[in-house]
Parts: sequence; structure tokens; C-alpha cells
Amino acid sequence: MKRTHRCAEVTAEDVGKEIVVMGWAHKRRDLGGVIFIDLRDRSGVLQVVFNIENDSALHAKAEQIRSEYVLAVRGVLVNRSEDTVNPAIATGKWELVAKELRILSKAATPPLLIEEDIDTNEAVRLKYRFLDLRRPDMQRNIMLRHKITKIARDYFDEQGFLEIETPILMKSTPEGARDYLVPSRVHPGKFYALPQSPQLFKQILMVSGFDRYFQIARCFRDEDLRSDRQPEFTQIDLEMSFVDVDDVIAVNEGFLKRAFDEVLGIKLETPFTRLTYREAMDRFGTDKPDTRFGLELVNLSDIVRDSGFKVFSDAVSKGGSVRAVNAKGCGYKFSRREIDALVEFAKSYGAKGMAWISIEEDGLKSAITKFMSEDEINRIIKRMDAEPGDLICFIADTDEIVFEVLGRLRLEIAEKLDLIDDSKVNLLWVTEFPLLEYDDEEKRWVAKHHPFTSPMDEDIGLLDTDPGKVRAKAYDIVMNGVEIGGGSIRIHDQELQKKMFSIIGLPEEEAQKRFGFLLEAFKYGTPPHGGLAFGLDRLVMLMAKRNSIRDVIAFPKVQNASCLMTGAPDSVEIKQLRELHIRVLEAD
RNA sequence: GGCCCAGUAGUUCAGUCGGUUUAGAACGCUAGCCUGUCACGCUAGAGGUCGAGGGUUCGAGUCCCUUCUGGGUCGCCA
Repeated sequence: MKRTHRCAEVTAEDVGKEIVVMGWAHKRRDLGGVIFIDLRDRSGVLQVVFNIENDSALHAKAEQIRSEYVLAVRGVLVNRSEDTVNPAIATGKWELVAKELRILSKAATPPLLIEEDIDTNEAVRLKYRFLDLRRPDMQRNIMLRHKITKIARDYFDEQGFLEIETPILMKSTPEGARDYLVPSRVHPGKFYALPQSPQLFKQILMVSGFDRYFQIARCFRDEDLRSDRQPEFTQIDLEMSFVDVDDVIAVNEGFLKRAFDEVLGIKLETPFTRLTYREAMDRFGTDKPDTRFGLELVNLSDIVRDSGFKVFSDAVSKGGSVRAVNAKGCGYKFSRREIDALVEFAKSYGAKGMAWISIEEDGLKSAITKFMSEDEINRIIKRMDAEPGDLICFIADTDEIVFEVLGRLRLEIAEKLDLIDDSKVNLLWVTEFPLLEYDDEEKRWVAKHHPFTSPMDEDIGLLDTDPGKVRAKAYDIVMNGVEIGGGSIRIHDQELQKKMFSIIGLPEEEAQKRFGFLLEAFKYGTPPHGGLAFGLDRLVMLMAKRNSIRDVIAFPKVQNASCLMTGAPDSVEIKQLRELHIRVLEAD
């Protein structure tokens, strides 16, 4: 028998024809003289009928069918009688009257239900991933992922990009995440590193004149996992020559526009909103704002500069700030206990406390108003646009902590008030990131993006005088409060590149040792260039409306970076270690 | 590395104040019956190291300690 159709790909045209379908026995309904089998493949299900009156031998064979047996069925597709049509399934108008059955494979009882939206513990799902992946929602996720990568290949090809592979075994470079290392057999004591991204190679491809490069690139970072972080993940990685920020942004908006249209039927308006880093922080307290709801941060530092409430005035005089959000309606909605929980929430992100004022019809409820003047309070209420029923939450500290805490608080309150409209797609660019940030522990400047990011032309002069103020030609693309991609225009001038290395405290010698090949390449004629990388897993996760990238990766790893299905990582033979010149130390 | 949550049948869960002979339910599974089901139905049945180890107690699924596993989160993630 040769398959003629996928189960759910039959059409009205096929009615009356003899067809052959193959798949898994999804459900069996044995009514005695008639047996119904829902046969499932990746397209969906089709009901197959075995009737004892038509063929008693065939019917007897069908009695052996159990869940998840793999079957081949030859039969005639017929219209169901009107009263037996099932509108719940795509093929519900038809059924296959079996003429021949082959049991291609028997199956043990599966440890999890092959059904949509099961409630099963993720450990079970991951151990039996081959079964989990049979479930229709997982099949949809994986197919969605395929569609998105297909669109990426088509789109970037049409835009003149070349897909070029870069090495998986490469050289460890300083800065950034912890590397995965691969020992060299040929070079005792030396190691390859798996790429955290193809960054250096794609820049070198620009030096080589390929002009526009892209790749669906696997990347590796040996850091702790989260629901949106895996030790190996995939980027849609690209780089372009002779461009500036706007060019990179435009070509990528084109990609997203097309992907959302073709995959989800969502028409995106371009250009997307752009926020500078400064504005994003001021208004939302984060560089990846979710602007599907309001609750914006308000700066009150000028009002409380000389406040009788020392917590406020001290924060300002020490160079920090006092900012607040107005949780509309929460004064009435939240119990004292819930407000206390918010205070604890704020503390867990580093705030020393959280002051609040609850505005009520007949006055204010607050522990801090007694320290403040009436004028001060009135100005705060006015600026916060507060009315009875509202709850103003204040954080006073360094800007860093104020933004961190209020940004988190804003999301927490929005979630509690159910302010987030899941049907909205909120895409925006954040631009003009700081080039550098100061690392208190290491007592030096570090690159916020990476050390090849170009400063903005007008800020180059500040490199020597006030490095913290220098803005970068860097941009992130943010969807619904999740960073789904980012990139920058790179430094293509070797002198400027050397300067960058020196500012971040990377000695010339060390830079030569680690990045010498790049610096060498830059000597021979480097086009201005820049690029971007999307986190494919996160993009697919959001488009599939999932909460974890594990649901859009066929074989993900769990929190301790092991694979429950294969058992990786595992110990190896001493012989293998010897070849690699490796001895394992006793665990600490 | 820190903190929080969860581990009881194949799966999802219930299990009261530590005490009622043999730890229950649903789904799944097995067998029988059943000719229009699609959450098929009916009848019967099998299925348990209560994650593991230790402790308290006359008595532990239940209380205590340790540990393992999974999830979330902080740190970490240029």
C-alpha cells in the first residue's frame, strides 16, 4: 500500500474515491458490530469505519487495534449521513470506509495522553518527548517554527542576503557569557569554545565583501536556564554593509511584518514605535517595556527635594530620585494585606521600602503624609493625576534601583489588575543604549552590548571625558515586554576599536590575543556595517502564545541543563578522557 | 549559590486533628457485552517503594531533619 493522502488533507473532491491513509490510532470506539478509529497524522484526524456487515474478517482484525498503533488503511471516502456529521473536526463531514487494514506497528500504552492541552508534569513530557511531540498543540508549535524560519530564508534571500554557515568550533573570547568548551585531542590542554553568537565571523564576512549575510544560527551560553533561556538556542542572525541604524531597522521591520501576516494573519503597521533607552527607562523603568498598558512612571524628585520626609529628600540629595506609579483604582481594590505584599515585592528587587498613599473620598490613607506639607501632597496628587480610589506607590533610591523596582512593580500591578490584553501585538524598538556601563565589582567600564558596538557620532568626544554618557548605535526589538532581538552598527575603524578595548580595560596584548584576527581583518579595508539577531525561540514562543521556549524547541533541556530524554550530559570512558588529555577532579 | 512551589496508581488529583480492617476518585489500561460513535455506553478487573533516606511516636502519606527530582525566581545571561 502506498499513502495517497494525509488524514486531514482529504477534500470533498475525494469523496467516492479509494484512498490510502497512514497514521496513529488516536481513539478507538468499538460499538460491537462497528468500530470507529480516529486515525491521526500531523495534519489531523480522519474517522475510519470497520463494519462487520461489510467484511467480518477485516472487522475482526480491527478489533486488535489499540491506542497509538500505527496503521495503513485503504478504503473509500464517503459522506457521513447528516445526523452523524461531526462539526468539531475538520474532516467531520466524511469518513473512510475501510477495505484493507495493515497494522504497521503495535504500541505500548503511552505514559501520557496524546491530546491537546494536557496537564501532565513537564518532567514526564520531556522524558517521553517523542510522545509529547505527537500532541496536536506541540505539532502546531513545531510547524509554526518551521514556517517562521522558512519565511526568514525567503525574505532575507529576496532582500539580497546570503546564507553562510560559520564555525561551531571556535575560539573562546573574553567578555560575555560563560563559554561551553570542547577539548582538543590534537592540541593537549587547548579548547575550542562553542559560539555564543556568530558575531565576529559575521563581521569578518562583511570585510570579505559579502555585503549581506544571514544565518539560522545555533548559539551556546553556559548560564542558568529560565523559561525563556536555554543553553543552546537559535538566532536569526544577520549583518549588512554600508548601512546605518535606520537601514537595519527597516529591513527587519519588513521581516516581522511579513512573518506576522503570513503566519498569524496579523497586519503590522510600520514603522514601529521607537523609544530611546532614556525614554524607555523614564517612562517604564525598563529597556524592554510592555506598552500594552499605561501605569507609567512619574518623576517627583523636584517636588520632594526639600520634603520633610527624609527618605525622599535624602534620595534626591544623594543623586537618586523619587518616582511613583499611580495604580488606578487599587486604593479601593487592594486590601491592606495586598499592599503589604507589594511592599515585600518591592523589597525583593532591592528597594529599602515602598511608600504609598491611598486616596479616598474623605482624605488620604498613608504613613508618610504626616511628614509632608499640604502643598507638596497636592502637587504630587496633581502630577500623578490621582483621584479617589487610586493608590500611589513611591520608590526613592538611586535611579538604578528606582527603575528596577518600579518597572517590576508596574508589571506586577498590571497583572494583578488584569490590564494586559493578550490579543495585542506590541512591537517597538529601543534605541540609543548606553555604550558602556560601570561594573562595580570589576571596577571598570564594560560594554553594554558588545565591544564592537559603535558609539553615536555626536558622542564620540565623550569617550575620553564621560564614558557613561556615550550612547551607542545599538537597538533592541521588543515584543510585549520581551526582548526578541537586538543589534548595532559596528565599529569599522581600527583606531576607534582599539580605543574601545582600552576603555573597557582590555590590554592591547590581550585584545591581540583574543581578537587579533578581527583587528587584522579591519586593516584591509572595512565597510561600515551593522546587523541584528533575533532570538528565534522567543519570537516563536510569543507567536505561539506560549509561556516557555521549551514548548517551541523540539528537544529542550531542563533547569539543570540536562536532557531528560537522552540523559545528557553523562560521564564518558576513561579512554576518551585520556585521548583528550583530561583528568576529572573530585567534585567540590 | 540563595529563596519559593510541587512530588500519592500509567496520568491528573483527593486524602480532615497523626489513628476506622485492604490508601480513594477520575481518565487511561485489560476482559466481556454492544451496529452510528466521535468525552461512545454498560459490566467486571488489574494497577501503589505515598520520590528516597533517617528521626519523633504505641502508631506517619500526614510531624521533624537530610536528600533527590521537576518548575518559578534572584544572582548570572557582553
